[in-house]
Amino acid sequence: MTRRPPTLSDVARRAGVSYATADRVVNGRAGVSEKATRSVHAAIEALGYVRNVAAANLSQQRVYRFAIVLPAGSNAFFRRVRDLFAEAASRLLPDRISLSIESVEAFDAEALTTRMAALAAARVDGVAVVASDDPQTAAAIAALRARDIPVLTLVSDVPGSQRNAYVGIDNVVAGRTVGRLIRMAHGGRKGRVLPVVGALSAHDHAERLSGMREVIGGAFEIAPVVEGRDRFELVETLVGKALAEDPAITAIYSAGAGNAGLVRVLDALPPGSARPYAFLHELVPHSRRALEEGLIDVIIDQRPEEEVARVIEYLTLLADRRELLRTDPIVPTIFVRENLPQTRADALEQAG
Amino acid sequence: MTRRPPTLSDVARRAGVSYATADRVVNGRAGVSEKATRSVHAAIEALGYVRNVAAANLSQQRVYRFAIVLPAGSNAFFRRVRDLFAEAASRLLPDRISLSIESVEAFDAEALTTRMAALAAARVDGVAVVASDDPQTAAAIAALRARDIPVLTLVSDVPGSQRNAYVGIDNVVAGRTVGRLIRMAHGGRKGRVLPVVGALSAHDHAERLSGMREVIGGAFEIAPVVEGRDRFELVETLVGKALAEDPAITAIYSAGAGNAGLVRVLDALPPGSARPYAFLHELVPHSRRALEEGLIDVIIDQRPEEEVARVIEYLTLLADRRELLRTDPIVPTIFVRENLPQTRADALEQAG
DNA sequence: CCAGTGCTGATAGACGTCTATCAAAATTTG
DNA sequence: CAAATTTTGATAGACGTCTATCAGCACTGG
Repeated sequence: MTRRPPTLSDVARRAGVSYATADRVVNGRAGVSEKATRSVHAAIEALGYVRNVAAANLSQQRVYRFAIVLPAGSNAFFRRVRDLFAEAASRLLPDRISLSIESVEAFDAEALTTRMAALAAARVDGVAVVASDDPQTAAAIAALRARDIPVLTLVSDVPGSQRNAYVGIDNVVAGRTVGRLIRMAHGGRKGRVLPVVGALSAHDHAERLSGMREVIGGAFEIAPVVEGRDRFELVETLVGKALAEDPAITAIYSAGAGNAGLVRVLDALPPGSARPYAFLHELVPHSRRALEEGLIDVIIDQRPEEEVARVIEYLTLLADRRELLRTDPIVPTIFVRENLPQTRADALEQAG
Repeated sequence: MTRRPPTLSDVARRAGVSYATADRVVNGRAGVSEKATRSVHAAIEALGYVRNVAAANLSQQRVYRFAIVLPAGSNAFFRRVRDLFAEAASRLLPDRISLSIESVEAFDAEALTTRMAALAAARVDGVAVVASDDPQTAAAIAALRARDIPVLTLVSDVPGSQRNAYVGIDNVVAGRTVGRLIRMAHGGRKGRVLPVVGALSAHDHAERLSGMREVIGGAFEIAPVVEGRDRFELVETLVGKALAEDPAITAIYSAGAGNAGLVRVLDALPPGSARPYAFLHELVPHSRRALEEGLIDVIIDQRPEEEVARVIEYLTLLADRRELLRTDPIVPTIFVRENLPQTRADALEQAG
């Protein structure tokens, strides 16, 4: 029925050369005539030979060692990312993949550079890093690549750098998506949108806002942007003030973090009053609860599960010197109250 | 630095038994005293031993042979599923996983049973099947399980059966999600929804409708359901007629297939007239185009990419007699014009 | 014709697991 | 206590690849 996949011995036999020569060809070692090289390649083609990666790794006792560098601190989103990587690490044990999950102070390019130099020295097989887009970081990435270590940027890209790929969403796309939903929620009527960001100087937040602006078009007014520093107390104060002073606001788009504060403001609104539509980023415990309780309307999520899976897929491929087939950005996912994924607790209850 | 993962020899040494005994324990062969069994298990625990699956498979020349049984015919959604499996098959070649993608006439329980019996006889390592929920199919699944062959139901579940897991969306959830979006699009105003299905007798379509009904609540009217047999000509005729006769319709929810016909009706509406909101299932070329052109508003997609990935993940785990960690349903994904994923053509252009 | 060079072939051992076999212990049974 | 049975140990060969070594061949240039 299913016949045995061809081995390199089969290839050698078919090419009329010895195993040693065939091996020299596939492993790119010197000392093979052009003629022999060609006939080996022809045999590979003809037999559809694919190297048995498992056997190859076994013979070299290969253990993939990947490093994941995440910002330190307690942001709910990165806690989730960290948890997902930790879970992946234990799942990947049988596949001889070891993930070292490291923390570096956010926005500290100096510390990040030091850490990445250490990883280069440790000769890891690949690195995924959440970095900000600055020249020093780009240089650190280049240093790793110079040592032939693959590098992925995660969540936030460093476009000019030599990273092999970016794993994350396109923030303009995310903003446009929110824009569309804002329009939909207003059903052709005019509206006034309150944008909330961490800081306007933050690349990603600004991109999200501009994407949103692009789509909502001229029928909408945009209130002065609230900069909440991603801190929930500040967000609470500023948004509370904005809503009180500007009763014309029909929708809030929070492009950054600190949304616990936003939710508190919404929760404290007098029951009878018209609640503005609210659009938030990232599915985390408190945003989920707010969506379930109807305090907010939509969560745009960058699917860290998928990001984690892709990071591992890409790093493994790159470590094997195989090609990345697709490197399209992650698509931002829209969650409403009804299509929330099961929580771990639900899943356990269902199973037990 | 990273030290060599423990092997079974290490376990044996630590347990104070021979390799042969340790091997007997881990492979559940008979003839080992309880005491030896216990000390081997203790050593496994202490060393954190995990069997090297690659080496194990190598030693047995193991090739995973999985069968994917899809409905024959030219439905755009299943064409997409088929393509995704075909692509996965070539990608999985180096991992010694062979997928045989088979077609069986849709709704033909007899043919399906025959095919599944053949798979049982061929002793495949796992089967994923798109089946309808009837006793004969359930029996065929049971027959496979009796031979210790894992079975997954795909896209459409057979709840009473002995399938190991279901990979697909919960259709009630999908319907509820659409309900929420319909409400959102109407922004608090009343509306009248035209439901379009293949047939009301189809489980999944009915579930989607009832989910939608649940959420939109009493403020909405529901027009008589159009049954379009999933055939685009019929859908075109019937929906065209319904819209012409019922100008109060503000939204269309098509829970089934044949949407090319629906799109043609919308495209043919006089330019000035108010177009009803339109909600469709499954991202396929023609629905994508309609969304890009603004003829429809939302596509609910069951992410066949994720389904395919899960099928392979689950089948591999089950074939290795490992446990399935999570078997939560796939979450239906909302696509609007702005968060459509890149097409293959886009990706190629970008790369080249 | 000899030395040097470039290419090729043969082969051995390692990786970790599985299967199998045989002999030697340890234990139970009569 | 001897016989039968159960348990254990030792070991060999296979899986497909990688690395390494060594010998032999066909050339080239002098």
